[in-house]
Amino acid sequence: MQFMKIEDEIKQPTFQNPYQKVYINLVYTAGWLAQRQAEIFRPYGITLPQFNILRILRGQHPKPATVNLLIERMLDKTSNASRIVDKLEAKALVTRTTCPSNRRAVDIRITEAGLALLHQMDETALRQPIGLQNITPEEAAQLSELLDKLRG
Amino acid sequence: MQFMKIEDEIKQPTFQNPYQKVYINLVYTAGWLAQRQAEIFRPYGITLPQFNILRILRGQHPKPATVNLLIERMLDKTSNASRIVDKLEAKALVTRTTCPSNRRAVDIRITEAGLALLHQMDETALRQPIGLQNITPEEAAQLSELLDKLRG
DNA sequence: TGACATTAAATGTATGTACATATATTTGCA
DNA sequence: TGCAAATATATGTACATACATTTAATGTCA
Repeated sequence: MQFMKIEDEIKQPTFQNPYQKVYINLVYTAGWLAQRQAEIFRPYGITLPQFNILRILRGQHPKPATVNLLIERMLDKTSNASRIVDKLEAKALVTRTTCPSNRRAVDIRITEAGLALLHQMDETALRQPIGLQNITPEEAAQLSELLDKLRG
Repeated sequence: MQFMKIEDEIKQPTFQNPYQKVYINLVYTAGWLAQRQAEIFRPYGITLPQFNILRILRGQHPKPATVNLLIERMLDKTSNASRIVDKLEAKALVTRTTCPSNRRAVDIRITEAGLALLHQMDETALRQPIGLQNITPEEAAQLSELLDKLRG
């Protein structure tokens, strides 16, 4: 076996049952992926949540998006989109203007600089796989199926 | 099919390839598990990282542990054990004393209150599965294997 | 021995999550 | 019409991660 089993990674030789093991394995693997992801993003000065919001805004472009729309489309729906937009605005990657037809809402738009950054990332960072080159497409599909089933 | 596929959960009908899909599925599922975990822990006033450190300290008890040992044993090795110990100390669940044989190091010990809390959680919160009742033990083992393989 | 590197832990700063609350605007209905 | 409920966003607080820097103690070796 050429890869590190979870027992070795966390130096815990046994688990009470396969459920406890897969739980720890999932948490560990997600953290492992997040760390690799962060490394790829670091040179570009944005984080994964910021990238995800930029991608949604590019999808809407040139139409604006509201915070509500961002929350709907985000992976983690409970996160705080408003403050992530703060960061993107500070870097001039997005603009915020009051929505004319509903002054409670805010129109958020990706700027040219934001589009250029995404384009640059498309060409470089996102070309490389995120660390999933060790499994076959079939195994990836099987893994997805098991995860879906796990969540009920 | 009685469960929600990831496509439905995040309302994205298609993915570029099974790798992108399994990546998003992993991140999503780990977040889903973390949220369920947090709900179970909330009544006890501690978080998952705090719980993990308490468990390590119980494993050492009555011997002390140093911050270094905690970092080694923790799931996420880059996290900040020192500050998590701060929180546990504030709740009087652990004590900190300078290590007599190496005054750079700090001896951290679980208190009686800490042991009592863990014992109470053993009897209640940890009896219930964390949300993994939807897969069989065999599927759990298969999932663990795929995750190990994914990390290379 | 004494300067310098190493080690152990703590701290500073930026970012993000989770949850509650605040503020402003709009909607709905008595 | 006017007032309460709902909506859209922002803000406050606690906690955690990530990474760099600081402080103190210990090792090392010329």
